[in-house]
Amino acid sequence: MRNYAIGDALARFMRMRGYNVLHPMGWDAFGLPAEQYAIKQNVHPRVTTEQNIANFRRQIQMLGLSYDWEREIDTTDPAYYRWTQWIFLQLFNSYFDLVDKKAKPIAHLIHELQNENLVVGPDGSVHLNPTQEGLEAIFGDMRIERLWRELDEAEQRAVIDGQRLAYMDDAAVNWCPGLGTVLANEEVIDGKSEVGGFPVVKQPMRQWVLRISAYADRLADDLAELNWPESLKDMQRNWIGKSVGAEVDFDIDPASIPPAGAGEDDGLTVTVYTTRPDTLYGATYMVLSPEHELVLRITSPGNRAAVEAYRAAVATRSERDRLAETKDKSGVFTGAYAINPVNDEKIPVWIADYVLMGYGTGAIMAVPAHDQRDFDFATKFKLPIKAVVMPDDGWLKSTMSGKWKTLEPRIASEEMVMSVADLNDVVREKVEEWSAEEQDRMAGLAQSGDGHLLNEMRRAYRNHPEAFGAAFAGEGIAINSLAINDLATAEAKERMAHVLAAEGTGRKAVKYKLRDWIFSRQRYWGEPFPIILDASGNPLAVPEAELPVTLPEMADFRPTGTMDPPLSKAKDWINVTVDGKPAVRETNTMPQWAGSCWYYLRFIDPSNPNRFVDAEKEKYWMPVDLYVGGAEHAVLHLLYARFWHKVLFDLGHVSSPEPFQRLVNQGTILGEPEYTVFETAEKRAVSAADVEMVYEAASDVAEAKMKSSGETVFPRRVDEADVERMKDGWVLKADPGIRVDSRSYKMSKSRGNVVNPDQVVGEYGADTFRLYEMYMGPLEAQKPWNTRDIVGMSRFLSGVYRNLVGDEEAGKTATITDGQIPDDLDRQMHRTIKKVGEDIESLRFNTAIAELIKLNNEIGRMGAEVPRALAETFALLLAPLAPHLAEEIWNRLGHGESLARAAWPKFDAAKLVETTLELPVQVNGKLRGTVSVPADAGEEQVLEAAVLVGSVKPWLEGKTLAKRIYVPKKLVSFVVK
RNA sequence: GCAGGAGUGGCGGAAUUGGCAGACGCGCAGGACUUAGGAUCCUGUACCGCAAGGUGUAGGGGUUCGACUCCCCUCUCCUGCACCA
Repeated sequence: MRNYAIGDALARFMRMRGYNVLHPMGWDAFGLPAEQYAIKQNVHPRVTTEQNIANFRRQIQMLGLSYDWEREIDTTDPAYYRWTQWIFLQLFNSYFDLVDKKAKPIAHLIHELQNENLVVGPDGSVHLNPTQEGLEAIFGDMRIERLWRELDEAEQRAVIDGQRLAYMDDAAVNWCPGLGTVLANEEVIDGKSEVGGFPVVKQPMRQWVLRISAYADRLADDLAELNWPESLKDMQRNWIGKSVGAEVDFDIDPASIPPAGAGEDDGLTVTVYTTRPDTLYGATYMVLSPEHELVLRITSPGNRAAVEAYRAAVATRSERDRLAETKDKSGVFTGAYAINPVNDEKIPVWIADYVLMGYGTGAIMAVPAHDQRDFDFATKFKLPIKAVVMPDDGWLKSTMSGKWKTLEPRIASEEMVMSVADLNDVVREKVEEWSAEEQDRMAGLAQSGDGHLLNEMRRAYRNHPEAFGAAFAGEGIAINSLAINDLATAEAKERMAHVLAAEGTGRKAVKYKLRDWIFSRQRYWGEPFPIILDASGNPLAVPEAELPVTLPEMADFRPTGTMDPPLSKAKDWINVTVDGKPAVRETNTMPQWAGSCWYYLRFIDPSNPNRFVDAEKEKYWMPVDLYVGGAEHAVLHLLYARFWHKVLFDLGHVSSPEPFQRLVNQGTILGEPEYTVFETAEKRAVSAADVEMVYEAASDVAEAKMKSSGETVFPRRVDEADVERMKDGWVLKADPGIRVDSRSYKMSKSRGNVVNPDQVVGEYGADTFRLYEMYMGPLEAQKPWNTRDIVGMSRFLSGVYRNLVGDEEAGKTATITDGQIPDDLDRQMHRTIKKVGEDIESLRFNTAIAELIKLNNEIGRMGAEVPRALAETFALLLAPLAPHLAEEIWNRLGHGESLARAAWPKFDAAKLVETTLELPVQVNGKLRGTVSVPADAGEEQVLEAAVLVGSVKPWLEGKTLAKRIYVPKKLVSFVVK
């Protein structure tokens, strides 16, 4: 509710300033939350959706929000989703041109293929025709690409369908049995569904997918120009996850793998992706993801059983279990060896679940000395660790110092002895014989930066990086790396890229974490796809003229319990005829986010039957000047909407490359603060200082345990009256030794701390409610609700009413005069006009309200008569924040017209100037008094007056005046000795 | 673990080119009006101290005539990401 109050206040303010304001409201009502609710209520989602919209609309109107209801839209209305489907067809009918880096119509792609500017690769990918590039001489004989005319119809079709921005794919998807649908990566948090928290498993399935990854670069780069919170931009950049590195080809040693079978190739190559090609010489083993396609082919007979068992174990483990075990590495050796292209070293090939199939190439070169994960793995499986980057001195010192300090002499590792042997010139003792004091002494020595010892440490690192107990992942100077020795990391990367390119064994590569957007949902309550599948399962677009494809009415809309969508039961709806041949409709529906990807455009022109938005109107209003929304949409709605918008922009349907110019996050409102005491099973209270929350692996369940004993303790809520504040925390009044936990929790039904706006508005009125929400503090911050505080705003408003209208209970009417505003009050009024205007503009509503309260208090002090000019100005200033009361005052002042369109008051800069200044006077930085001087007094005049101030004088007597400082119109400061 | 944000009275918060810390609201205390007050008005309210004065913006150090504000270290809380090679 808070964001609505904010948006409305700003909208009203801007209208009074003379702007055209588009301030609409709409309902994004398709999708899982709405459908889950309907299933729970056992009512058709259409019905529950309408009920919820009606209730929401009632609450919003109750608050007096100045929405333009003629622009109201509903994403579940066929007149709306007709255009959602239309935009889907735009995606379906376009592809991403890699040269121009933008979407273009698919017809253009076909044209380019027919003209043989483009050719088709063996995997169906599309490339520039090398013969057009004058490379025929080189590639002519061994051309692996094919020309368009060399493909049969089915192949042509597959190539085109594979290039669309909306395409069908068989990839492994996030199947959520609890919801009976597939989810997008963005909808899965910690291996569970964002909606409902159900487990999610990976499952191959044929799905509609949107090629958002093609836009990864532009989605990341264009963030720079947007006026959004940095944290939100970071979240999007992080999600897009761009990384620059290199791909390196490792040949598999043919002698180490089973001989090739029929139709199999002997010369196998595994390509790995790395961001640190400069560490290639330090690769001591290779790891493939367990799902990697070559795993079974390269596994030797002796290792087969172990490999298969491991693969099976990984496959059955849920995403969540896998995440829970990031500390403890697991994996098995395949028996195969790969050949490092830079030094022809043979390194063992392992499989391990810490390498994910979904990122990079699903295979890594492990450099244990310079990657902590590889280091952990190598340590566990006793694989070699080779240093190829020399760390900075600080790292060497603190790592070695830390290592020595925490050493337990009896179980000191072999490596440690070796490293000490290396440092022998300095350290003669054996590690085993060190006492605790000696450990401390050695740790201090390591930290001291002794030049000789430092040299020894460098030597030790070069030969025994494992002895330092941790990987060095930072940048440094390349060592033990023939081609790039002595180069700093950045240069070493460059140099290595050249070496690899020259050898043909590697190339620069850019990778993204962002995956394509899985767009099908096996649910009922969503937009049907405007797609028909022919007898071979090929997708055909429903002609634009036939849109919308309406959602069939179904009594049983529940998930089927299988992977078949509910729509598969609507037989009449499914079966259609195309060109006299039978075909079926796509039975998946679009996800929750589809409708909200473009609603801001429809608001501009909500009932246009001919276009999704009129082009002229779109140009006039877009982009959105201010978007007030929560950060929870950072990688969902806000990323998806930007993606759709960019596609529409590329295809020339909208005029701006970004939809939302300025965006602010409003903080959520938490429940009332709660106090919690922890007790043992025997109801003995323990201090919260001794309690920590322990999160069980693979679950969200937190248990409170005592730090000292490990005993489980239980929280119990205590009343505010039973606690008091001590110096460093809240304690029980009855037993001040017991600290209690004090915090506010998210509002939730289960916790029972939800505030019902209806009740608050019923008791205090809409204006008070709005004011309270805005007065709580900066809008970005999360704030606890505190019912006790509301009365302050209520008192303020009744004070305003008493001052400007009268006290009806006491039978007094305020007297409005035509007289002059007294000087003091006039100055205060102009100051308030200035401050309120500036504050609202920069969305600081809390301080704007504080300023109005001050002015009202002054008016109250003045007495019974209020000059009309002052009363009118006050009503206008109050109007954006508390519109109902402001309107009534305006009306009582004799205005027939609403003040919603009245002009915002202007302040007179001349009135702000003070004639006398009260300046603070400091002596040696301490405040000793104030001096009153005329505003136009010169420096010397002010300083002379300041010296004579009664409270200042004693501090100057008998001292030497060393310095006199006058900061104009701010303060006076004397330095004495 | 990594990244970002924050830490100011009993509570929500104000003050940022470095210049009177605690605006404004709540709460609390005292008083006025009142049959009554959970209405309204007035006064007070960071802490120690009778006072003079001293101390105070998470803790420690630094720069400065002067630091909530700038620099270094530490702690706590929030938010996001998390085996991303």
